[in-house]
Amino acid sequence: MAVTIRDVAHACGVHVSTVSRTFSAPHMVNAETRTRVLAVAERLGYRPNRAARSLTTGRTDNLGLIVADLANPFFPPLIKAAQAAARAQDYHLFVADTDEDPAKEEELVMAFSKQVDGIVLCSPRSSNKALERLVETIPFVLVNRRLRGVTTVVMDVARGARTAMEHLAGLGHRRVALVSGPSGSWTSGEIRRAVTDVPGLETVVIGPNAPTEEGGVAVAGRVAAAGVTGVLAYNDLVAIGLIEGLDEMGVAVPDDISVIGIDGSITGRLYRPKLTTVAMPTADAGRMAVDLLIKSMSAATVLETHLVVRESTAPPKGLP
Amino acid sequence: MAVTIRDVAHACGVHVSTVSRTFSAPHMVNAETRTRVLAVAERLGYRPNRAARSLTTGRTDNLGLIVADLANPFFPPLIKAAQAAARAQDYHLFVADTDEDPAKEEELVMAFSKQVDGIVLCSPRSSNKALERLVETIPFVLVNRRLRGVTTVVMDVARGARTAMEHLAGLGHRRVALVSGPSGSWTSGEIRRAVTDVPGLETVVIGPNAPTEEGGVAVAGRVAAAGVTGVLAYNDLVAIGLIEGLDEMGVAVPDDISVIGIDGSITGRLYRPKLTTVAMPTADAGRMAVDLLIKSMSAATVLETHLVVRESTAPPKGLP
DNA sequence: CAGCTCGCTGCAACCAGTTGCAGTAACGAT
DNA sequence: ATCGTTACTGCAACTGGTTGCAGCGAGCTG
Repeated sequence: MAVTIRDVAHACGVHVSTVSRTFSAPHMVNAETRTRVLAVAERLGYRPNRAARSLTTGRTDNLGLIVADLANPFFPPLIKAAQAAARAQDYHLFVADTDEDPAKEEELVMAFSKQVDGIVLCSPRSSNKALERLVETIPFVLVNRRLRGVTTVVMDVARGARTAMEHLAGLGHRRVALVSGPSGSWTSGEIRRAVTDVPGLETVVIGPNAPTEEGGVAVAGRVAAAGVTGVLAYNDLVAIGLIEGLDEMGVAVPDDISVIGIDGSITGRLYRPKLTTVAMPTADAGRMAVDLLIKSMSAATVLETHLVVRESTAPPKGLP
Repeated sequence: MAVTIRDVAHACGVHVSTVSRTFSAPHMVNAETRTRVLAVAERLGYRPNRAARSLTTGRTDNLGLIVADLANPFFPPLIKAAQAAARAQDYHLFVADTDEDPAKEEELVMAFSKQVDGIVLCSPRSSNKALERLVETIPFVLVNRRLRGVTTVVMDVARGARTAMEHLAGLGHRRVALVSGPSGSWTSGEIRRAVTDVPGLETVVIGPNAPTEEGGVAVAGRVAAAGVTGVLAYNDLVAIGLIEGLDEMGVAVPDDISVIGIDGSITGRLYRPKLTTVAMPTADAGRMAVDLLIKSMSAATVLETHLVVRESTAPPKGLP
């Protein structure tokens, strides 16, 4: 068995509570005792057992981050920023991937729920109803999904999408397509609502569609057949897949059809053609989500009191 | 407070141990009792506390996966395969990222060590000495690093690198460069050893160098100045960074200098030029690492016995 | 009918820490 | 000398499950 707090206590001739305090409340124990305990702990190779600690304290000092697809280049910068933010506040971040499957989303939240203090769920695919159930079990921050009463970080994709469409209109396009995302995606709905009534532009919606490169390739035929001269794709990955698919069909981009992506995750300078896109501040989103999560967890502990002056107090007698 | 096993037991009129067993050893409890307990547990919203469970059992049913850089496209396929393999055997996989920092590697192993049953460490940057200390604390599988007495999954990058160099020689190149990886990388050493004595080829080594796109851009000047006509880069990311950097200097690839990458992670069909590379079976590596880890954890528990027939047994008397 | 096994359930110890409370010694103030 | 305070340390209960052991009826065997 591993070396426990009792082994250390015994080897030091002190009580377990003293050892416990040298680690969790160092100021409460005599400096001399503390150094002795630390020395013995070091010598014995003692490591606090986090399971036992979290059993009594109810805290784990871990956070969970759930994303739809690790292989989508949109996520890594977000994850890295979130991890840095967590570490800056002495939390560890565990990452998991749902493979775009709402069922796994729920399963992962359940699996996480007892081993982390809070969860950041990015681009959820579950229904609002399912999410409402989940968010009750543990502190939650959603990214790219708006939900009543839940802390969220959303990017103003609607504005960006509309600007993109206006850009197409400005170039002289009159009939364009929107390749929408997976059906559970809030972002996809936002985009769709935002681009349906751009002046001077007729928009056909193609989808729902898988938010991957393959999804883009697969949808190329329908785009080519739609009689459009411009396309706004759900994300960059779909956009480049679409360009590949069109290319294979002999349709040139941008000569025959213009393509715009969303999210700015494809940064490679060697891509041809260089992708026009709606950039998103993904790293900021990751960092803010974690900061908000940590803030929301501690917020509940500090409730302010205030003095209510009624009629039971007065200046002492004898004063003017 | 959350609903505990005791609440369920009380509401059912059974003892806590019965409730415990309905979850962890269902076959030991009467079918009728079991359904009653499950119904009440469902109604009360009971969720087993994993911290408490792991305290007694010593198991967590979690595995940890540590990678150097999530944003390197080499890793996501490996991670996803590992996650699938873990889930197939009822484990959850937690992922963390070290930012290429050996110190964080050690820190993460420590943080993980009490919350997971085993760790897969990919492309470690720590020294062998540091790793030897770490692997003693918990079941371990290393990917892309060979270490005495530790289960490892390595890809035969040496062979691939040599083949790549022979390819350059075959094209008529006589003086080439190797852009090596970060100093802690085992793979980088393997590559270097493998390519120093290719017949008919003079090889200059440039590096150590950051294994990122920026690292590739940054090294372009030294490559251009080395008087070589071909380059083998530590990985695909460095290769494309290098091509970008050369491009900015007016050096054309492959017209002026040929570039080969390693790992095959850059799959985009739109890259120009399409990158010649040494492909690696990353998904297989992820899957196998997890399978080996799980096997190594259970191996110690099942030791076979066998009958040794000596002289203390014989057929009963009276038989022919 | 005694003696058995068998299936199920309860009892209580145990995992490795944390923490409220009480006790003690040293010290300064009255 | 007495009292109160301060700084530390020990005691023991507690967290939420798991599990070896014992008890207890029911059914089976001889």
